[in-house]
This record gives sequence, structure tokens and C-alpha cells, in this order.
Amino acid sequence: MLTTAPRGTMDILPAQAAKFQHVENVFRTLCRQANFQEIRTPMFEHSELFNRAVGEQTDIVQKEMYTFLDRSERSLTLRAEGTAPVARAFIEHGIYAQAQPTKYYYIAQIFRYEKPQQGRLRQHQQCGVEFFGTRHPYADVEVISLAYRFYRQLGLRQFDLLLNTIGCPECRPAYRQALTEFLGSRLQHLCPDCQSRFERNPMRVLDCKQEACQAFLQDAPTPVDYVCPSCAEHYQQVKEGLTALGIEFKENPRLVRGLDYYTNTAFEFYSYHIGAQGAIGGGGRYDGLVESCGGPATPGVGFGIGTERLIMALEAEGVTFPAPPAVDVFIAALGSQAEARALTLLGELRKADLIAEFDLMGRGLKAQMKQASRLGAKRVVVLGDNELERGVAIVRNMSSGEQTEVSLGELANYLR
RNA sequence: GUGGGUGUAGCUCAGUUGGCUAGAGCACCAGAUUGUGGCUCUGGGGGUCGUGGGUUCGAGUCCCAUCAUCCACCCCA
Repeated sequence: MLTTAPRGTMDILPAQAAKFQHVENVFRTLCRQANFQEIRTPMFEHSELFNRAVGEQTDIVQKEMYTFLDRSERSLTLRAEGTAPVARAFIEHGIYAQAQPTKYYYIAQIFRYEKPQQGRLRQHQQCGVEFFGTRHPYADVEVISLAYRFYRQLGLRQFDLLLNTIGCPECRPAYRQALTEFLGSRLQHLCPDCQSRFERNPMRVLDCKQEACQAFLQDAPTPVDYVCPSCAEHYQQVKEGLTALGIEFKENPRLVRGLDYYTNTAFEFYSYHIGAQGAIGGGGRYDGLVESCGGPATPGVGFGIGTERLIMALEAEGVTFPAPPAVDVFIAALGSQAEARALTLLGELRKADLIAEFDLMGRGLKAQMKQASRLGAKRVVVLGDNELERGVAIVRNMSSGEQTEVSLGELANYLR
């Protein structure tokens, strides 16, 4: 217990951390190009924020949040989701009063009390964006195309973009009515899960994975059939915008998102190579969110992309990550005098922007060479009493085996 | 929350119908000419066999419980 990470969490060791860094670097670069600014919100929020924003009846709020009381009996919740905290900050800092739109990106840890399995953790990371202040369908296109470019830029090829519209508060009641009537009449034929979904959130019945249910749902009404003219127009323009950018998508009228705040556009990116949890990113429009959190009515659209799942998908497709830089110079010092000189030498080399390392394990020369080799050192500086007396050092090229003598004063220059 | 699989060295695993001081490969340390890595050879260190009970003359092997982990359902990234 003491020596294992908590369930559903994992240590990201250097080899893996390098992959995260690469993914994050690409993400930051693309965000910068598209003029999204970084925002960092707290790792925990008042529980009420998630309850309200995500929806009391959602699975996240019902059973997946890390909620606790602090020492002042305030109910706090570890960030269960990326959008709500950004919306909260948007309101708290009066950003709605500035010129719109505002575009944010974040790289943040998300916490959910789930039962772990492949691609599903209790702490995971998301790269996400939130785009506030405009209902323009091209904002949706900007957001979706950013995610799309992110995947492509990293080298991901085999993934689908699923697209749907789920209407707005104007047109949803009519749809809800039709769906409820449809489902109500054949409730006894649906699986127990669907029966409970019917009570809590009828739209979620649509994407039940049970074949028997899907058979009964063949003729079920879908949101697209009921959207109002303006929602239909919005959806149409999103599709045209994506097409204009050469982004392929698959319309899926059954795609429904599990968070209450979504309106209109809903999308999901899916990889089929990483097990059952194939959703590598998802998002949509949330025009009612800011208002429901206590701010002025403000439209928004965004996505969240799971970094761990993304890396899994990349690896499944055999995408290689850039190798982390190897050690440039290893100083092999012999004896305490040389060791002392090596210490100051290291500083000089590092100042010259070289990755420099030496031995602190009291190894002999042979073992130091081995260590240097293990670290992938390109060159080794051998420094013993002989060299020290003459103010020089031997520089060995580890790939060719060639050795030359260089004066200590020239060393940094020579190695650079 | 439900179901199934798996827990032996740092890692990947072997361990015969229960039977000697629990093994291999990799990794680590040392040596093979005095101050030179990779390859090879030799030697060495390292294991509460997940944990706790039980059965037995005897348990890594069988039984129970528990914990952890993996996979799937639910749901999501």
C-alpha cells in the first residue's frame, strides 16, 4: 500500500514523460498559432460548480467526483472536468466585459472516481480549449479543426471524427417530447440500464451499446429531425466549414454527450486501436453554460483531449516520438583533485549549453566509461592527476574512439 | 457498482501429480594487464513466492478471505 500509487493513478517515468512533453509542445504550438491563450485554473473547485455546470443527474456528478470537506467544512471537488472551471474564471474575472471572443487553452489534470481499465484512470490529463463569446459556426469549426490538426500533426492517421447536433433549448423540448413518447411505448423491451436512463436522461438511451436496444431504437427520433431552423442552419455551416478545410467527418445522429451543458454541435474523436475506451477527444457547443453558472448569457464551444489515450493511440499506430537529447559530455575524473576540478568544469560546460554529467558513485575509470556509454554520452572528458598537472584533459569521442588532448581552458569551446 | 483474468528478483517469466538451502534471461556490481565503454567470459549481490488464515509430516503449488493489478460492462478523455 505504502509503495503503490493510489488506484487508477500512475507515475509517469522519464521515458513516458518525454512523450507527454512532445504532445504538449505540439499542442501549445498549435494553440499559439490559432491565438488561444493559456489559462490555469485550480485543481479543485467548489463542488457546487460541477454540480451545476455538469448536471446533477450526470454520471460524473452522481458517482465519479472526488468530493471532500476542507477544514472549514466547505465542500470542494477535484477538477472533474475542464470546461466548468474555465467558465467560472471567465465570469469571476469579468472577462465577458472585454472585447469578445476570448480563446483559452489548458493542459490540466482531471480527477474522476472510476473503476480503472485500459484507457481509463482516476487521474488523467486533458489538453483542451474553450472559445467564448461568439455563436458563429466557424468558432465550432476553429475548435474542431484545431483538434484535428493536433492529431494529424502528431502523426495520428486512423481516427474518426463523429459529428452531430443536439439542438438548443428552443428546439429540444419538442424532441424530448417525441423521444419520450417513443421510448415510453416500448420501455419494457429495453435493457435495465436504458430504463434508468429513460428516467434520468432519455437522450442517453440513444447510444446504448446493447444490440437488442439498438434494434428497438432503429426508428427512434433523433435530434437532427427536430432542430429548429437556426440550429439546422448552424449545423449546416459547421459541416460546410469543415468540408472547406478538408476535414472528414462522419455524421452520427446518435452521438449524445454525457454532460448537460452541451447545445448544438457535439463531436467526438475516436480511435479503434486502444481497447474499449476509444474516445480520444470530444466536445461541443455549450451556449447555456456561462449563464447557468451565474454569468451573463455567453455562447461557447470547446473540446477536451485525453493525453494518455492519445499517446496510446499514437503508439498503437506505430508513431515514433522524438528521442530525448542524450548527454553531450561525461567527465570521468580520477581522484579527489580531479573530481574537484570536474565540478567547476561541469559548470563551464553547462554554461556553454552542453548536457554534461559526471560520476558521484566513486567508480573507477572503466566503470565511469561504462556509465558514460550507458547515458549515451557523445564524448567523455578524462581527467586524472597526469592531465591535471599539465592543465589538459583527454577528450574521447565515444562513437569513433578517437582521443585528443585539449587544454582545460579551451575545453568548453572545443566541445561546443 | 457488476463480471472475468492475473499476482514468484528491479523487468520478462519458469517452477513438473504439494517434497532438499526457490531458478533463468535481462538489468545491477566486480574481475578477466597497471588509467578507457559497447562484444565475450567468470564471479557476486538481490526474493516477507501480494497479504492473512486454513488443510498437510511438508504449501510457491490445494482451500478461504483480503489487497493490488489487468480486461470488459456502465460511463467517459
